[in-house]
Amino acid sequence: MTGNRVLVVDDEPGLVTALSINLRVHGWEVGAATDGAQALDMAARWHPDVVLLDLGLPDMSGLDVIAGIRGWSHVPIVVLSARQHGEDKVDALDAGADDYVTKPFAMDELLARLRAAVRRAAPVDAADDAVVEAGDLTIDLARRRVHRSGAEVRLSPTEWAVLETLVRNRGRMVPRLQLLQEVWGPAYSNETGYLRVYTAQLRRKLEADAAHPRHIITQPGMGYIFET
Amino acid sequence: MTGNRVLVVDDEPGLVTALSINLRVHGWEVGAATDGAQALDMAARWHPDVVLLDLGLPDMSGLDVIAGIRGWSHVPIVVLSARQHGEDKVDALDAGADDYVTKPFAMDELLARLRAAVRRAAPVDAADDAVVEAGDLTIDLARRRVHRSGAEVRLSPTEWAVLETLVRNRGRMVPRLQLLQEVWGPAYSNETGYLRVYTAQLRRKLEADAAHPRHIITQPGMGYIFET
DNA sequence: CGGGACGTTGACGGTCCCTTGACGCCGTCG
DNA sequence: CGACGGCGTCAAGGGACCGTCAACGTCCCG
Repeated sequence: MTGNRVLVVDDEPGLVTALSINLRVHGWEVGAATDGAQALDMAARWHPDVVLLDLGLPDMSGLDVIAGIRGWSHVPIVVLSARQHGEDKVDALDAGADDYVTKPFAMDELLARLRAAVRRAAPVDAADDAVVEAGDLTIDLARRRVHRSGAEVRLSPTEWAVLETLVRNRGRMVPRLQLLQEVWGPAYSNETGYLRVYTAQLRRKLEADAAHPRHIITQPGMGYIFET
Repeated sequence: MTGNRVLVVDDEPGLVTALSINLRVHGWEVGAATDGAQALDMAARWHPDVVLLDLGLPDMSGLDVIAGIRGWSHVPIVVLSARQHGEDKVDALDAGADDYVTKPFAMDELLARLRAAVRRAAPVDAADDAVVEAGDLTIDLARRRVHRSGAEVRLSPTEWAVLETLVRNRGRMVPRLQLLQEVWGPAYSNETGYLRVYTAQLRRKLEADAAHPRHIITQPGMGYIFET
């Protein structure tokens, strides 16, 4: 029901390990990054439900990491910092962070803030039904399963990511840029070839007549749209 | 652009006054309540963009206030509390609060957290469709779709960009220069021929009688106007 | 070690769209 | 009355985009 993937970003391996153990005990799936570049890469590829970010990173400013993620994603970001005072808080929140926790912190407060951050973000995504029907297609967004005329259709992770993005925005056009960024990450904004390949594969698996699709519709020059 | 109504709930009149002055200086419209019942009443009647809530109220628990608001509204709630430690934070966040600030607090941090809370909430509300009706035309600005007498009309990217600019300024004249710059960019300020071509195409697709348009009206020598 | 699934590229043909120019209409002004 | 400018219309060419196919490398699992 609740999202459970947290990306921990901290340059101190000991703290990352300690946090990971604690978070896993409380049911989180944990991913880790020790510098800003890794963090951006993980955020793009792994799609965490919340990012726990230490501002003191070796390779780039924490604010740049926030900006780098906010450029294409609305995933909640909880900032973790040793500095008790100063304008860090203000800057981080204004840069797009969702919450701020100062070291030292109580574990249960951190957990509560993570839960709150995920819960706040939830309504945006979870507003739609878990199961979407479209003609002879049945798409279960929660279970990540697709059935066509009752038979299960096997989708690769990328195929599913493309379909999920389209289905969550069903009835409305999804711009190419948004699709690329949500599935492949912000560095792939120009790889329109990917979209051609994967829409074709999805049509082959899901459409009765791939040459005349009824669900995955191209809006030339703009993007794609999923029709129920 | 940003929401600007904040409801301040605190039983201490002096603090309410001080906060109100500070918030007003920074552009907020401020409403005040000094107990839980007032707070719930104000929240329901006044529809603030964010609630700043002190947990220590005379008549009811702060958690009940949170629950009372959460029962019907997703307005962001920032909790304000004197207690530095304890489980207050955890309880408040789990009850549905969005953020937590402890006294004493820095004014600029509070302002940043309020801004962050409002910004987070914005997408949920802004997701409502801007659908414009004009005669037999239905233009869905969010979904990027146009229907005429119920049938979908296919528009090219440039056609859509022109129409969108006109519709977003419906009822107002859009100068040629603005139209050219918003659709083609600032380097195309003299390409008035483009406008002639695309207004003609749009009329052919959208108007019942392209020779006597009822929606896309020319203002000779100046620009175009979209009439509903 | 072998095989399959998957992601990534590149090539190619077909289609659609943007751009451009020419032309006619109409109102205005000299 | 004729010239002129603004506007609408049309058509054509060239380029961008899209769908399709195939090949390659990688990773994982048997």
